[in-house]
Amino acid sequence: MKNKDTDYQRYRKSLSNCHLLENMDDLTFNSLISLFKEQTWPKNTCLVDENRFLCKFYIIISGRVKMYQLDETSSKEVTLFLLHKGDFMDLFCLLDGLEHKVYYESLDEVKVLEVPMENLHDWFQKHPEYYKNLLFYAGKKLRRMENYISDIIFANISTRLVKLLLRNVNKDSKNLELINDLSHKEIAYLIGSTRAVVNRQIQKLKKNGSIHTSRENLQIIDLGILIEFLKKENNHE
Amino acid sequence: MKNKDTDYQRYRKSLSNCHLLENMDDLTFNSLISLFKEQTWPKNTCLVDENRFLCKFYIIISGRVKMYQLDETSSKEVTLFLLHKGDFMDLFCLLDGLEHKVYYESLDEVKVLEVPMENLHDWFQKHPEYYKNLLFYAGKKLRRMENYISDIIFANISTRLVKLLLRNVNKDSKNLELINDLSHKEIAYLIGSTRAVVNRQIQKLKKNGSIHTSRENLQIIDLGILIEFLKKENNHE
DNA sequence: GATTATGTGCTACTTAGGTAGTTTTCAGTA
DNA sequence: TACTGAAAACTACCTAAGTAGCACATAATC
Repeated sequence: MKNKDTDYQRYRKSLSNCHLLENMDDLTFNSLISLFKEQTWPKNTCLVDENRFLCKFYIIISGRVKMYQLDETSSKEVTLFLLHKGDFMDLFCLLDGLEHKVYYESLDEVKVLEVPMENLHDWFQKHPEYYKNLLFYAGKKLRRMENYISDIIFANISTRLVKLLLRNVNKDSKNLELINDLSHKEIAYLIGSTRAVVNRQIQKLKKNGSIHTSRENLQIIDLGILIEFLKKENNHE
Repeated sequence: MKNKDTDYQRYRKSLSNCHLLENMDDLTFNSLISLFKEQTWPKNTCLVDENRFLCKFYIIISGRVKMYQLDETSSKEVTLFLLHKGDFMDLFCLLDGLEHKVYYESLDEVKVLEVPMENLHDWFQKHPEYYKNLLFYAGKKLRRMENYISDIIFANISTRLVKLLLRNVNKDSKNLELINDLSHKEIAYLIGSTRAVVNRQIQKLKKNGSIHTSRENLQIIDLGILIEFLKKENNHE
C-alpha cells in the first residue's frame, strides 16, 4: 500500500506535463492511475502488433517513441510525431475506436503506463468532465499536423530543417533537445525528406557556423545565425 | 413556438450526419439547438475576422466552406479541409480555446448555425458526456490530416489527384461530388500543388478516357480506368 | 454587344530535391 | 588491434513539378 502511494506520487510528478491529468485532484488521479500497470520497452523496438492499440492504451513516462508511416512500395518513411513524456498511444484509437494503421518504434528505453482500453473507457464514463483534457490534447496534435502540412507545401527543405531545430531548442538552456542525438536519416523523416538531402543542408549550416555535428549528435552554436537564415529564406521566395 | 419546433425538426434532419448530435435524444437536442441562431453567408466570401472564431462557433447546415492556409511571401495556398454539412468552425478553437491562424472562404451560399462559444462551453459543462461526440469528430479530422501528410510525402501529383477524385465519388451514384465544380486552381490547392501542374495531369486522365471536363466541371466517365491508373502508379515506384 | 475577368490548354524553361554510388569516419566488439 | 557495420560526407546525375508566358474560351457586367 505504502509502496503504491509513493508510486502514485512519482507518476504525478513525472507526468506533470500530461494534458490528461491536468487539474485533477489527488483522489481522481489515484482512481485513474490505479488502472494502469508500468511497463518497460527496450530501445529500438518496433511495436507492430496491429490490434494492440485497439485494446491497450499507453501513456509515456520516459523515453522517446516515434510514430511513423511507411510506404510499402518505396519503403520510405515519415515520422508523424516524436512522442515523449506525457504523450499517448494511440490517440486515434482512443478517440474513435477504429483501427489505426501506423507504426511505433522506441528510440530509447521507454517506460509506459498501460491500461486496457475498456477500463479507460469505463473510467471516462464515470468522469466525463475529463474528456475535456483529452480534447485539449487532440487540439494540440491537430495544430501540429496542420503546421506540418503547410510547412511541407510552402517551405523548402532547408527552411523545414531550421524550423525543426528551432522548435526543439530549450528556451532556457538554449540547447537542442529531443532530436540532438538522431541520425541524419531520422532527422530527414521528421521533415519528410531523405538522408542525403538533409545532409546537404546540414553541411550548409555547418559552414555558416550555426551548428556543430559529430556522429549522431547535433549542437547549436549560434542561434542568431539560424534565425537570420530563416528570415532570409522567407524573404527570397 | 410551433414555428421553432418545425425548425428544430428541420435541423435534426439536415444535420443527421453531424457527429456532435449523434445519439442525442430530442430533449437534449433541443436544449442545444436553442442556443444557436441561423445565419446565411453569401457565396465566395472570406471570413477573415481574426477573433471571430474565438467567440463564435459554427455548424454548417448547407454549402461548402474551404479552410485554408496562406503563405504570405509566395501567396500560395493549401486547402486543409473542404467543410460541408455537419462540419464545425473552428474545431481548433473549440478544443483548446487558443487563437487559430487559418482562413475560411465560402464556395457556395452557406447556411450555418451560430452559437457564442461561451454558451456552448456552458452547455458542454452540463452535458459532458457529449464531449465524446466531439472527440470522435476530432479523431476523424486527425486521420484525414495524417493521410494528407503521408500522401504529400509518398505520392506524386497524379496519384494524389486520382486519390482525391476517388475519395469524392459517391458510392451509390458513382458520380463525383463536392469537388466536381471546382476550378483547376482549387483542385490544385486541395492536393498541395499548382494550377498548371494539375492541368497537366488532368489532360492525361482525359486522354486515357477516365474523365471528362468542361469549364468548372469534372465528371468521371470510367472509374475502372482510374482505379487501374492508381494501381500502376503504386507498383512503378 | 463590347468589355472585362476568369478559367483552360499548351509550350518552353528552371530547379530543388530525390537517387545512386563511393569514400571516409567512427563506435562497438571479437 | 583489427574487423565490422553503420553513419556521414561528397560527387554526379536525373526528373517531377514548379514557373512564366501566351492564346483562346467562356461567363459575367455594363
